[in-house]
Amino acid sequence: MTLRLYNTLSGQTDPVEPADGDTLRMYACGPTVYDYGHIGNFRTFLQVDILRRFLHLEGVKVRHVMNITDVDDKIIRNAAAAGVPIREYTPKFTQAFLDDLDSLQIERPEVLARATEHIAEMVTLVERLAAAGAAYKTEDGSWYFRLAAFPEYGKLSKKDLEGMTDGARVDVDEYEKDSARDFALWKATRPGETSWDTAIGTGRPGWHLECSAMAMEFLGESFDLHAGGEDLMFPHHENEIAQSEAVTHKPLARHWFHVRFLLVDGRKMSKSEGNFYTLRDLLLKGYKASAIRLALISVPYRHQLNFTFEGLVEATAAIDRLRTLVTRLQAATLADGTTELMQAAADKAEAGYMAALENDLNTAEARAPIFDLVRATNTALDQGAVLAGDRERVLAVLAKFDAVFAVIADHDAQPTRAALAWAQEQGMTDKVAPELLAAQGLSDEAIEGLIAERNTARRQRNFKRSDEIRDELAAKGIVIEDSKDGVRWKRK
RNA sequence: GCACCGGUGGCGAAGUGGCUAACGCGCUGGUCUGCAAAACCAGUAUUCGCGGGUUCAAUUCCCGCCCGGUGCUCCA
Repeated sequence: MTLRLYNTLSGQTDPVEPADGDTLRMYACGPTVYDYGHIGNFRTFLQVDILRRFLHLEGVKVRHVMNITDVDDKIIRNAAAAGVPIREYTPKFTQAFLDDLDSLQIERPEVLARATEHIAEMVTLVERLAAAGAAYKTEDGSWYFRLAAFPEYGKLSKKDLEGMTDGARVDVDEYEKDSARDFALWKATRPGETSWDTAIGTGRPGWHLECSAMAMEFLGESFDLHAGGEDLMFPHHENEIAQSEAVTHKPLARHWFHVRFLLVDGRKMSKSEGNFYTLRDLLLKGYKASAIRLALISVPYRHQLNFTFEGLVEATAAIDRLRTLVTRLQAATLADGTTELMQAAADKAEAGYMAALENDLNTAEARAPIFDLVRATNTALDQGAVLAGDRERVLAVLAKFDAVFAVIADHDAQPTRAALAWAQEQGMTDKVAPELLAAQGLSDEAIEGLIAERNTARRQRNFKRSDEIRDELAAKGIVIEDSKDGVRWKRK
């Protein structure tokens, strides 16, 4: 069995396999580092993470390249507003992006390519395009791509350029382009603006050029898969194809993977709507990184995802259910051996899970058999019908689930702590949920101490005192569960 | 305006031309518990936006309509 994914280019679901039979080469458009990433950005990066993690689970090696756009109009504007050169402005946001990836358990790509470190390759590409008659320079020193030189333009987004006449909403007034739809490869800069002196003149690269040049530099002229958000399909990816294929005459990527948009409360996220959230905003409201991850990956990539706070609460509860079972299994005292019932339940769950992901990464469908197994295991544990070999088998299936979903293993403390430290540094502790501050002030040792005191009180049947302690901890977001195997506690 | 996607229980969300329409959350009742929590059991859509058509049979295919979203411009 191999993974089958919807391919925007072919318009159908195609098998995804490395062309060289060994390593899948993929390029994913990364962030423009002009601000903190918002959850819409991370939905895309998370879905790409699901893809690469599932490929790994199936034993496929991956060479994943992601660009960091550290020069563009917005960066120049924001840096100017902050009164610093862009090379001093972008590192902070690049680091914030990488930290956010870690918080969400998103695996780092094999290659992170910063645009400003690959100007030479971009210049070479413009020269090759010019030699092929597909690029021209205008009087102000900018370079444009000549769409007329690439008749296949529009094959990815299935746009019919015949129907798109020059003019109307296209910015014809801009410069002396041959055709209004020709797009910028290289932008001439005004004095004082960030620029590079190169063989094709002084200026800076256009955004589309950057991805083409770096993708081919690291992955070759033709590679397996190109990923990005749906909004990038046109014009960004279409332009990448044009810029690359006009000189190589080979398909840039065989497979195009597009992640659909995230909506917030049914609308597009935007600052003016007041429904705009960064990862840090949510962490500071007290939501766990794992819950944010699960909420953003549980809807398959091909569907729009409607993000809500109810969804985060749901994800939190679902993760608790998974984690509680793992804890319960690990703590249980079990006799050796296996049972037919549990082994069959585990086999069925694993098969259903893998089949769902192989089918176009259907994460929603993949969850179902896992939760079926959770219920079956809990039921069997209640009846004392689980043996040690069953435990190993169930934990192995859950590990396979977590190899892709990455929400059971608990890494939630660090992102929350880091977000709090960041909020303090930025002087925005007023944005932090009060329970979060209270819980953070309570060390594990202090909690264990109170639980020990409560246990003593319970043994003496002093339930008034034991309930007092439980209430006190609950007010600080600490939940206590009494079980036959002892007292469990967790931070809510 | 043109194009594309979607409308499934209280919420989120799968899925299929015919099997009891997954799964998660929530809610109600029960078991367990000193009480809770966790866990389990039962209940919670006679029905899949509306109208028509094809078919022995449609939530699933076709047509029309209504509603929501997205793209066509910087954007994950």
